[in-house]
Amino acid sequence: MRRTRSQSAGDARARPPPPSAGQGTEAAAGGAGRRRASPAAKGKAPAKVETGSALGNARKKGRAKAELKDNASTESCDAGSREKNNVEEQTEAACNNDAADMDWEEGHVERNEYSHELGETITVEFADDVPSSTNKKTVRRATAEEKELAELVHKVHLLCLIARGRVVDKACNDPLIQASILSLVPNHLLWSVADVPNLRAVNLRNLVSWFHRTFCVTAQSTDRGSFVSNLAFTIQDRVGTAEEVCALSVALFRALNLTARFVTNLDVAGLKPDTKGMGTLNQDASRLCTRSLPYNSPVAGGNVVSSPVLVKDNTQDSVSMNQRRGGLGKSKQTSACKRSLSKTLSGIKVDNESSCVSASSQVPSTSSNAEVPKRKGDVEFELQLEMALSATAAETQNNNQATHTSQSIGSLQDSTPPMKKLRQDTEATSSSSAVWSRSAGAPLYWAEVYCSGQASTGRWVHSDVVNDLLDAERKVEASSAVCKKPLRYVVAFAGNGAKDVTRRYCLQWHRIAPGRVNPEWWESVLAPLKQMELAATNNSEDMELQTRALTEPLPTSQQAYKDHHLYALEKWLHKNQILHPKGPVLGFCKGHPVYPRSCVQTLQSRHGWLREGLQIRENELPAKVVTRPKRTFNAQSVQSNADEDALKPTLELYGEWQVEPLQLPHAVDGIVPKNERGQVDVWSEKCLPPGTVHLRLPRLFQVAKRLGIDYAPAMVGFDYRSGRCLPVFDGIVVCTEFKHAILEAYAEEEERRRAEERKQDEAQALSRWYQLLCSIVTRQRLKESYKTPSHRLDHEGTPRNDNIQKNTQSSRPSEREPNSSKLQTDHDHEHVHEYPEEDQSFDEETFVRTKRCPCGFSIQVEEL
DNA sequence: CTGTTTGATCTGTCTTTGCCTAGA
DNA sequence: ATCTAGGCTTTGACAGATCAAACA
Repeated sequence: MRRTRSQSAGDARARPPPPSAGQGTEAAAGGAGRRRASPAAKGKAPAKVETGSALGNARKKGRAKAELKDNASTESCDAGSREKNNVEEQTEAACNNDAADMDWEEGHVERNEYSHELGETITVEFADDVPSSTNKKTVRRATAEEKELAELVHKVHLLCLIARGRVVDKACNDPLIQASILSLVPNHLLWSVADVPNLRAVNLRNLVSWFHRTFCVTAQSTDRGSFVSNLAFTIQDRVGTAEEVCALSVALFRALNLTARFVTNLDVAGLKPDTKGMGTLNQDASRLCTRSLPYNSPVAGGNVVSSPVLVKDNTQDSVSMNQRRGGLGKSKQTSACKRSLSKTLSGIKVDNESSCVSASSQVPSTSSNAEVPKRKGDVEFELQLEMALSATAAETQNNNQATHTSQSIGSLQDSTPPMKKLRQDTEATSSSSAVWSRSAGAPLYWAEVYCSGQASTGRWVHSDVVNDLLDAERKVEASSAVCKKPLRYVVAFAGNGAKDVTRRYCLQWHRIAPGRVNPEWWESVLAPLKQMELAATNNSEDMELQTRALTEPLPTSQQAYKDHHLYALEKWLHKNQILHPKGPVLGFCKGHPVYPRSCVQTLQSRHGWLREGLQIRENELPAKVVTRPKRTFNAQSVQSNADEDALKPTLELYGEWQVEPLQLPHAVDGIVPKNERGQVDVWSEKCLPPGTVHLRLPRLFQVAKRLGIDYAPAMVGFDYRSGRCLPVFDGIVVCTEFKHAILEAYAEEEERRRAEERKQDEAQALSRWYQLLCSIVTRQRLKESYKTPSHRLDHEGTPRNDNIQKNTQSSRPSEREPNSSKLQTDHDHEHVHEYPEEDQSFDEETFVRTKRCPCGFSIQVEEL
């Protein structure tokens, strides 16, 4: 009966309550909204009803009233099934994914007395909301292990990307590549950059534009064996990835004797684990789509609108990405591609036509529709265009053809150079704050050229041939933000070395800081590379970068001041922090004064400073007093509520300016100063009383005791086991003058102890050898006794005491094989003395060897 | 669209000085 | 009888971090 009831309850928990359970139905109706679940309801449903002994152990998180009606249970279950189907329709995906690892909450049955007899009413009431799609959506948070893993992946990825950058940098130094790219450049473009000592950014303008017009950027990468080979093919085809085209620009600059670096925004895996699961897929899919959109989309903004550089779709890449991420995006994208193909093709036509029209109109105005903010329809159009291109590329799978297409489009657009040049020049030189189009993709690769004629002492000039941008470092951050690829690590490569130049491109450091790895690790990784980079460029911009780091503008949002590296708001100070001195005020944010971060001091308790070997100076008042959580007293002691506030324990905190080096009593006359427990608290070596030494050796106190030397056990900390706080002792503290004596005695004692141990070991070994030999003798004796012809074994007279047993199954061969010829002479049979190897088996666990005679007889021998 | 507030939930930190029993 | 080593047991409160949703 109990079993039956348990099953009913199980059914009830596996599906929403039946319609008869009014409360539950109401909850079902009300729980489907997208509103945040109430604290009581959130995560509490479905409730699990347990019976029998499990009831006692049920956790009391969920509450379920169980009144079970036996004759109604079938109906209830059917109704429940129907309702379950409804719910399943709504939350099919979630259910499918979560069914296996559903986190059932266990409830307890309030009504304990319920006999399960026929006719008794059994109703299940759920006090909680019914599972809905909203409630089932559990917010899974990353565990510490996942965080650690994500950090490791992040670090490894960083190292790989740095290695990649060095490969690219090395290829840029290849003489053949440099010569090849140089040979392509028209002579008249070289004049402007001939004067290297007085080079200015504007001198690079034409070169960058020419580069931008000449090379087509594709998202598709073809591996030709090595990066240098890739570059060679890029030169030949005039088509390459952004990385390759950018690398070629670096090679060209270097061929022209300019100091140039290959710069990349490392597109590294996140530092924090992604707990959104499928959300990532969508994000990435969208990112993938927008990234590979053509640059010359009609809605593309700013200075990229007329770019002849066509980004071809990376179909293979997309597919493989989608496959990796579960294939959902793939199927979705494919069907969408088919749907929109015809529309898109016409779109391309229109697009090209419009480009031509706009080009032929030759209006060098910047007030074109490119500046109009993107609308939803525009975004949709972009996506459709992208999908159509994907589909086309997938069908043809012909790189040459694609190249040809892109080139023809490129040449088509290249037919209007005067207009474009004019526009580009206008836009590049103007500091227009045009909104970066997401369709242009995040800038990931560019070059930096050192312009000696720029500024007073020269400076590095941003030069992006992919997007035809020059000296536009401020746009990088904005465009990266638009493309959801925020700057995190901008690294410049030169001379086989590397340098972090993120500061040059990042105005809002506090935004990217949380996504960057621990600075110490990063510095240590880059330290050797930085020197190589410095040697190659002979130029240190550290001052400039530091200046940028220290002159970050005040953020406008209060949130940004949380753990900001330069500024602080009093409201975001931690419990153990204080402003000291409280000033100067650098500005205001929403009425709150902004202080320099350097004014924020971290306070510690008296004990906290003690651990660092410091003590509070006399007459110092606590800088801050905070309430301290205290262990709950027993119920009787908390009777007077009036005194509660007065009794509330507090913690007095002191600042670094209030402490001084620890002054402990000196050891006098060989006596170690001890605390009231007769021990020395060794929080660190700084906490040792002067004139004493901490010896961390086991069993040392015995030696000290034997020698009559005063000592104190060294308490090094606490261990929490079995809910109790236990002191942990490690070694002893003795006066320094006894150190050598006690160590020598300890060495002697240890030697003596080891000798004793050795002696015991030898004795034990001897004993074991004796046992072994005895067993061998016994074995031999047994063997001899069975060897003698007079000692025959018959099937009835097995000498069990000698560990030899008859195999009962094979001991009656007459039953098994009555016609066996061998058995006819059974009574005359003498079992072979040397059992054939193939008829022996050995059980390694029991050390029992089983030997079988061809007649079927077997003996078991325990081997020692 | 961005920033702020609020609330929920999870994680990490802080707390800080046995008891009993077998065997020597 | 006394001493010693080792096994047993397995906190809990709170601040801060983080996230989502609502709202301005």
